[in-house]
This record gives sequence, C-alpha cells and structure tokens, in this order.
Amino acid sequence: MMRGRGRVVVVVVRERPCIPLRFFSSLALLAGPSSPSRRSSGGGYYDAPTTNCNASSAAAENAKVIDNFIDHCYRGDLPRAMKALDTMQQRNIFAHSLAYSHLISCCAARRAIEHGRSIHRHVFSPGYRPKTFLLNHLLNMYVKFRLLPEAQALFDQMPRRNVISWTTMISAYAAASSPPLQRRALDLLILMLRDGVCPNMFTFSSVLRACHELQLLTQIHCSIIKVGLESDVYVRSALIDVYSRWGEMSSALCVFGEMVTRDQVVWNSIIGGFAQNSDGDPALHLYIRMKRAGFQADQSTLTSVLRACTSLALLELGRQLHVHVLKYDQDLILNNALLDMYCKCGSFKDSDSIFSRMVDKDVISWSTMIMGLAQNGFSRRALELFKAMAVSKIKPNHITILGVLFACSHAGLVDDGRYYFRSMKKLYGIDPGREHYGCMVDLLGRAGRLDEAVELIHKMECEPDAVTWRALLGACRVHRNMDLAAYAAKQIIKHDPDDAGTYILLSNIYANSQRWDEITEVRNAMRHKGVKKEPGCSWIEVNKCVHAFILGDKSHPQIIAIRRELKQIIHRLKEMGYVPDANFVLQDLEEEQMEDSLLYHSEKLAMAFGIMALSSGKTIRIRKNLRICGDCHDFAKLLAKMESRSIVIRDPIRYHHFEDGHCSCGDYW
DNA sequence: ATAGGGTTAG
Repeated sequence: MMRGRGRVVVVVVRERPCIPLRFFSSLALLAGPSSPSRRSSGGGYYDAPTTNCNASSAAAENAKVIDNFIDHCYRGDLPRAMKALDTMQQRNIFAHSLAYSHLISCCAARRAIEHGRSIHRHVFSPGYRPKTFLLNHLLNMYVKFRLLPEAQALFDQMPRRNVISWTTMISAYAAASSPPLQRRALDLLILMLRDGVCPNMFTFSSVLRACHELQLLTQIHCSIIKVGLESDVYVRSALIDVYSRWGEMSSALCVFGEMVTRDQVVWNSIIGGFAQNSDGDPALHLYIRMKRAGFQADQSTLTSVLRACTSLALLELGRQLHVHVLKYDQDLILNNALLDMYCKCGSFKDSDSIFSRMVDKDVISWSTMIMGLAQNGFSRRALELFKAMAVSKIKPNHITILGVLFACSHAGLVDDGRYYFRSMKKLYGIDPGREHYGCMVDLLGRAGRLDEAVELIHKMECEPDAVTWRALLGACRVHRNMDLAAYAAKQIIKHDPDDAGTYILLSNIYANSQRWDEITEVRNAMRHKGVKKEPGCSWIEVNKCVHAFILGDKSHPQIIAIRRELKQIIHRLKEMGYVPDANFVLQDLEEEQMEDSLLYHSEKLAMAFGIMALSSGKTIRIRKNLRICGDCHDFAKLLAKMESRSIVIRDPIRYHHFEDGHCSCGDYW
C-alpha cells in the first residue's frame, strides 16, 4: 500500500500475467475478419479489433481455428499448433502476440528451427503488424540457434527496435567465438547510442566480454559508473571477469571490494580470476572468505579452487575438495579439473581411476591425461592413450598433439615424434604451430641431433620465437655445444631481453666447461641490464600448511634444525657414494660459498624438512619454481633409496618420481 | 511479456 497526499493507492504486483490465455481467444473472436470489407483489406488485426459482433459462420470458423491454435500454444503442443498456424496462414487470420511468443519459445526449446521460420513468415504476412516484443522473441530464437546472419537480417528489417532488441544482438555478437564478430558487439553499442536508445544493465553485462582492448574496457567501466549501473551484480561479475582476463587483478579486486551484496557468481568471478592468473594463494583465501560469508561452493567455484590447488601442487587440499566434487559427479568440466589436479600434484593413480570411471570424456579429458602421463614420465602410456583416443572417436586438437610430442621428446622417442609431427596435418588437419615446432626442436636437440634441430628452425612456416630458441639452448647445454648455445642465447635475448633464465642457462653451460671468462661476461651483461635471477624456491605441504624454502632465506622457524638434518643426510648419503656435483654450484652467482650454495638449494631443504615432518610412509611432494639441477636430482634418487620412500618433485616443465634410487624421467630431462 | 555474469587441457 502506498500513501500520498491523503490518497490511498493499492498496488498489486503479480509475477505472471493475470489475464489467462483463454481470454485472448475470446478477444480473437472479435478480431477475426468477420466483415467482407475487412477481409478484402487483407485479414484481421488482433491488435486493432473491430467491434462487429454479427459473427458470420466464417468468422465463427476462424475464431475456432484461432482458439485451437492458442490452446495448442498454451499446452506446448507444437505439431498441432503448427497445423493450426498453417490454416491461419491460408485464411489470413492472426492471433495475439503472446500466443506466437509462446510458440517461438517452444520451437527454441525443441530445436525446431523450421517451425520457427514458418512463424517468422506468418507474422510478416500482409495484414499483420508484429509488435517489437514479438520480433524480439524471434530474434532471440535465431540467436539461440546461433543463426547470427538470420538474426541480423531480422534486426535490420525491424521497424522499431527497443533496448531489448539491441541487447539481444549485442549479447549474441559478444558471445561469438571470433574476435571480429565480437567487435561487432561494440559497433552495435555505438549505433544504439546514436539511435538514442539507452543501454541498461543487461546491455553492459553482455557487451563487456567483447572488450579486447584495456582502454576500451576502462571507457565502458566509466560509462557504467556514470549511469549508475555498477551496483548491478551481473555487471560487476562481468567487470571482474574481464579485468581478470587482462591480468588486472587490482582493478578486479577493486570492483569486488566495493560490493555490498555479493552473490555466488561474483565470488566465483574473483576466485576464478585469480585461479586463471595462476595466483592460487589469493584464490584459496577468497574461497575461505566466501564460505565464511555463508555461500556453498558450486561447480564453478570448485573448478576454480581445484585449479588453484593444481598450480600450488596442494594434493591434500585437492583431495578434500574431491569429496565436494562427488555430488556433481557427472559434471565434465569439474571432472576434467580434478583429473588435472591429480596429474599435476603427481598422484597419477588417482587421475587414472577417475578417468576410467568417467562416463563423458571430451578432448580436454583425453588431452589432460596424455599430457599428465607425459609430464609424469610415462611416455609410452601417453602414446597408448592417444591410440585409445582414436578408437573413442574423439578428435584430437593442437593441444592433444602437443602432449603427444611432449611425450616423445621427454622419452627420446625420436622416430615416434617425427611420425606424429609429419602426420598431424594429414591425419588430423592440424597445422603445426610454434609450440609444435618447439617440441620438435626439443626432441631432436635432446637426442643430440642439433644440426637437424637448427635445420627445422630454419624450415619453420612461422617466425621462431624465444620459446623455440630456448628449446635449442637447453639441448646445447645437455650436449655441451658452446658455439651453438651462444648463438641460441643471443636469439632469445633478441626476442626477450629481460629473460633471466637465458643468462642463467648460458652461464651454466659455460660453468659445465669451466669457461670462467665467459661466465664473467654473462654476469656483467646481467648486471648492466639490471636483470635479476629469480631465486630458487620450493614448496612442500605438511599438515594442511604450505612451507616455502627460498635459496639463502633463513626465515623458516625451524631453519636451524632443518639445516642440521640436511647436513646429517648429506653425511649419510656420502657414505652411500653421493658426490656433490660442483658444476651446478655456479648457477647461484651471488652465493658466498660454493659448498653452502649447493647444500642449501631450496629443494634439498624442502626434502630434509619432509623427512623431519612427514610420517615415514608418506610420499614427499615438492613443487619448485626452477628446473631441478643435476646435483639435487642425484641427491633425491639416493635419498629415496636410503629412506625407502617416494619423492615427487614438480618443476615448471615436468615431474620427477624418485623411487629406490631411480627417477621416472630416466635422467633425461 | 522478450535481453545479462562465473567453471577444464599447452
């Protein structure tokens, strides 16, 4: 009830139309072409009914047809409604917009596009003026069928377009897969403004995903604030999402932080944003805050949180989440995320059993497993799985092939690799991209065929980039080809002048051959350019806590005990024949003492802590930010044997499963 | 009465 100036106004709010559809049929009786004069002028308008009540028998017949039609529409009986529509078309009689709109929704739901097109033709017959509301329904139908050209043609034909018509088109283009089509969404927004139609929250939440320039996004964000629509949750979550895609997490957080009424999707947007930017820590913290705020994780939340676990290698937390995943056991995306989590946390047994139980598998499920097997050192099994995929009739894509080539390169399977590389275009219609060439350079280079690797680079259809040359440089290191290494390093620096890794790799190569002058040169170049080496860092999860170890950093509360433990381990390992390999000392240019430097490589500290803190049967799982050095690799093999326990170390490229003095990589990495 | 946001493999 509203009170104003002494008057009482009763406001009745209803969610559904309060007029039953039947009522329209009786109105349609009045609307029928009952008088000869109306019939000759081209049929009846429901929307401008005559008041002629002398119903002739023809009119009564027409009314019956319309009545039936509306009845079928209302009941969702598509075949009967279409039959009635046919008769109406022949008699040139029409029903009310609402009945047609019902029928159009039916067509969209039942995937009956031809019926939809018939309705389209019918409402454009001479003698009928379809309302904008009805045409919006048709527009939406074409969009649902992804028939953009037809939607556009109808849109162009419309005598009047309201904000919904514009938004339907903008949303359709923004959701398209190709950037040129997405740009069309932005063009339409401008045309809409020129036409004097005001965008609303629906329009903005749709158009945001089409922003391919940061500047444009900022402009649109400004307009949103200006017209006072930033408070809408749909607009907010879209803003968070687009800022995240640009890696602009501070802006995303800003939009998120200002919110008072956050809903589930807004939480998902910000959590997903961090997860996709490989920033697992804030993603997990926000997840905890979301739960505290009283929200339950849904599929989307869980997928993102799993991804955060994946990037942080948090197996135990991942396992806990698995329990929540069980209630969505048919969700393909979620299952894929789970597969990847177990693969990348080095627990391949778990992903294997999930994969075999999954009813639906798509190209991502298969690719995840193939890459997972390859990275974990099970190359033969990766190739077998690829063959099983062919039987399953799921077509591989360029990422699947990348996994296959990765498997070949990390197991030294030169012939297999060459076969798959040659046949990818022929068998699967996939053109090799830079990444595929990179894999092949890696494959040939590691196998010692440096000349062939260089030849392949020169034959590339696309311009080689830093990744390509980095693959060659890595191979030069293994095979100690100094001159080629220097050449490759220069090419990398040309593409990526601030790449600390290249300087380090180059200095390692020189260190392996005791070329001290060159090392000094590289070091000076780094100093000159102000390039800083990323310090080695390792992480280990113990009792739901992540412990970080950084080279040279003594901030861990138990660091003294850990160093003592590590010294004891080294002492015992030396008795077993372990000889620290001084070649690797020099990668830590700034360290004071060689012995110390090697001793305190972060993964060694993490392993020592794992021995101290984890119960004896437990696998020690470590994630590190740099590739493992040969000395730590030897150390881990012997430690696994001495302690009779498994050690898994994940570096940025692949996994090392150490067991009984051996590593799954076969010392080939 | 018709239009809108978040989730997976390199």
